[in-house]
Amino acid sequence: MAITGTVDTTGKANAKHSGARAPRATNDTAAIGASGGKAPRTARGEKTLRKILTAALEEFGERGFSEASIVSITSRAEVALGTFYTYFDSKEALFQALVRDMSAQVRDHVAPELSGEGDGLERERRALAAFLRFAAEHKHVYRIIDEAEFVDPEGFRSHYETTASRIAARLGDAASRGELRQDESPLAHEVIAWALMGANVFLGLRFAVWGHSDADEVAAITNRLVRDGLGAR
Amino acid sequence: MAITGTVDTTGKANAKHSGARAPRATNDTAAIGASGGKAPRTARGEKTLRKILTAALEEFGERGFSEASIVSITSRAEVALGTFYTYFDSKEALFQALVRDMSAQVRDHVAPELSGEGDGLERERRALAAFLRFAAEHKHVYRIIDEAEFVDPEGFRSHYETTASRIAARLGDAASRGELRQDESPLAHEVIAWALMGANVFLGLRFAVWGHSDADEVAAITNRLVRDGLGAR
DNA sequence: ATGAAAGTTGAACCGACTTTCAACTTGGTT
DNA sequence: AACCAAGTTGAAAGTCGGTTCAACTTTCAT
Repeated sequence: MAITGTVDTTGKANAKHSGARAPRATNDTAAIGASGGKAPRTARGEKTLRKILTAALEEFGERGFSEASIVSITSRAEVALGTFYTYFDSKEALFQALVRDMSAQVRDHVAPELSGEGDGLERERRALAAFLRFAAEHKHVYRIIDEAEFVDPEGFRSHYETTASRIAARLGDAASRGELRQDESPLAHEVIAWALMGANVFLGLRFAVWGHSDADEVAAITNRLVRDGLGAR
Repeated sequence: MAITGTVDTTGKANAKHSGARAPRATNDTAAIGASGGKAPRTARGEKTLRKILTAALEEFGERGFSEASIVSITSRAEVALGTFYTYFDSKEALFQALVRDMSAQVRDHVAPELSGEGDGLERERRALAAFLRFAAEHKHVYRIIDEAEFVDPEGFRSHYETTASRIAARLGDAASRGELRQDESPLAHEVIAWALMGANVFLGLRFAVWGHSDADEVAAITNRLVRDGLGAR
């Protein structure tokens, strides 16, 4: 069951008896808690942690990192101030946990569009549309990842580097299937991946977070640009 | 004479006797001080303000807004703590002033490439290369504009909205000259402008701020993408 | 049923930072 | 030479919020 529609902390996924777990999804609450010996060991604890995470997402999303306060977060979560420190070592640690989680959320939300019908570029079009819809519905996520540049640089960098790598890999696949024109330079795929990613992020900011344009229309225009370029004839 | 190679506070530009001034550049120190009655009225004051701005650029650039402290800024500038409040109402006001200035710096640095030889897309290529070189040399500027999203949202938004508008206008011009394929939708130019801007920003982050790739090579790859697209044949 | 482990509570501590201000210095003008 | 507006100084006030902790409650395995 997802928290506030965003923090996905499916309790059962990590229950004592569960055998298999998703390969690399870190959706369980236990994994979200501070890396120290801070993971909840009880159903009650897990519920509390989940409340704190939900509250934190709202608080950081609305007020930003430095304006946000632990008092306000615990108050939103309806737990005592001290309870916070049962699960996290510091305000920063909480933020980092949230960044990791948000990064996974974005990936998981967009991933389904990347398999299925159409050539590589068509799938990128659908992925962008999905991303824009996700951004419009979860503006908090956007703000948190952006602010990670200053609060959790490691997390920020890692989010974008892995995202870019995935895009580059998909481009490589599409190219090997002959769906793309050939790129000579070894730099090319990486440069293009970062260019596409940057475009997507800014489109999300402008047309999903700040304004509300039709995701499919924006994605279509962008895809035409990516596929055919702007050059005459 | 530019401060630290970035904050351009050419004193003489605003001297009492100067007649003409650049149309819309806000390069003079007087204009940078807090809007209140805080502008320096003396050569000595102007020098002090300049020292504070230089120090602030370094401090914010290295430590980020919340880590940065007025004590540290005034100490870098070698002035007393209280002197700061002769020129700015608050830490935020200082940051805002810096954001406005950095925004102008970026524009002024890239602008020259946007006139001159070549078609519209070729000029955009040169502009991107210039931007990448500027970003590599002034990483502080990057960080400050990025952090403005949280510290000075107005300034942030205004920076990117005006930048996007300029790009869109240039696209319109190029299209009217027949250099671009025609776009039907009224949304198209704005969407494309934001996509290009986002691409440029992320390329700057990755290949100028984080890494040091050859600006011309990165710009060339990107330009090929923008001109011809990725689609096969 | 019971005891130990896990979780909860919130008052108080603590350090850090912004901002103020009244005394002092500087330098240009008359 | 003396005046005064502009600028400078730094100690201290004031605020604010993160973090700690010892007492208390709940849960759950035995």
